[in-house]
Amino acid sequence: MPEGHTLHRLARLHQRRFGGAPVEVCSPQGRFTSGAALIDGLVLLGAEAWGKHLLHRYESDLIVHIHLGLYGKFTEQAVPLDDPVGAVRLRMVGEQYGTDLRGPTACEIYTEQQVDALKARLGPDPIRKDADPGRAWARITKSRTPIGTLLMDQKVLAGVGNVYRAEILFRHEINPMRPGKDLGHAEWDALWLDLVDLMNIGVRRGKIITIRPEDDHGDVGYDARRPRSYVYRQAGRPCRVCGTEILHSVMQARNLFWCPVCQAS
DNA sequence: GCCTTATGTTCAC
DNA sequence: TGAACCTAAGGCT
Repeated sequence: MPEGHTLHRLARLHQRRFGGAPVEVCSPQGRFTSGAALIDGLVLLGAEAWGKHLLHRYESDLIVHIHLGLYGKFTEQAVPLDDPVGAVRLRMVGEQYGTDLRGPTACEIYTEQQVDALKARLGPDPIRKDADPGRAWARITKSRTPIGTLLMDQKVLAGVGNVYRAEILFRHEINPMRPGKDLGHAEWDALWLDLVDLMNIGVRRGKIITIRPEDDHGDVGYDARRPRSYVYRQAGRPCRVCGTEILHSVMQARNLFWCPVCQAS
C-alpha cells in the first residue's frame, strides 16, 4: 500500500541493505538504462522519503527520485539474484541483497535543485521529525475546500493517501465534506498528532493499522478478507462504533468512505 | 485463466 | 472530467 509509511519503510530498508557501500545498478526493462549507467558501482550515501517520494543519494551528487504511483513495488532477494522477471525498471544489487523495482510512476535522476523544488511544493510529512504542522494548518484554516480533499493534497500534507484520509476523519468524527476553515485549532492539533502516531505505526508494522482496541470486537460479523479498517472499503457494512451502514461516494475521482452518524458534520 | 480493482499523479481536452 | 500510466492481487468462472 504505497502511502507515505510505505516509502519511509523502504527508505529505512534501503539504507540498511545498501547504505555506505557500492551498488550495482541496472535497468533490465531498459527504461532507466542511461540513469542506471550513471550510478552503477557508486556508493549509496543515503535513502530518505518525503511524503510518497523516495530519494537515493549516491556519490558524485547523483540522486535517484522514485515515485511508486498506484502500482509500483519493490521486491527483495538475497544474492545471487534470479534473472529479472517482467518489467524491472530498476535493479540494485549490494553485498548480500538485491532489489527489483516494477511499475513506478517515476524513476529518474534528480538534481539537488529538483530535490529542493520537490521539498518546497510538499506539505509537512507526519512521519518526518522535521515536519511543521503549522504550514498545513495555515492552508486548511483559510480554505473552503472540503477537509477530505485537503488531506489528500500533497501540497497541504505529504504522505497521506486514501486509506489514512478515510480512517483519520472517522477517528476524529469529522465529515469529509466539512470545509477546511470550519476545523477548530484543537481539532486539527489532535488530528495531526494522531496522523503522526498512526503513520509511524504503519512504518514499523508495514501496514496501515487504525482500529482502536476498544472497537475491535474480534471482528465478529466482519469479513476477514476485507481490510481491517473503520470505513475504508467498508461500504454497506455496519459501522464498528454505531452500527450504521458505511457510505461510499467518489470524490475527486477517489473512493471516499464515511459513517453518516459518527461523522455527521 | 480472465475480469475487476487499487493505496497515485500528470496530462489532455 | 477522464484517460493514461502499466502491476498485482483478489474474486469469479
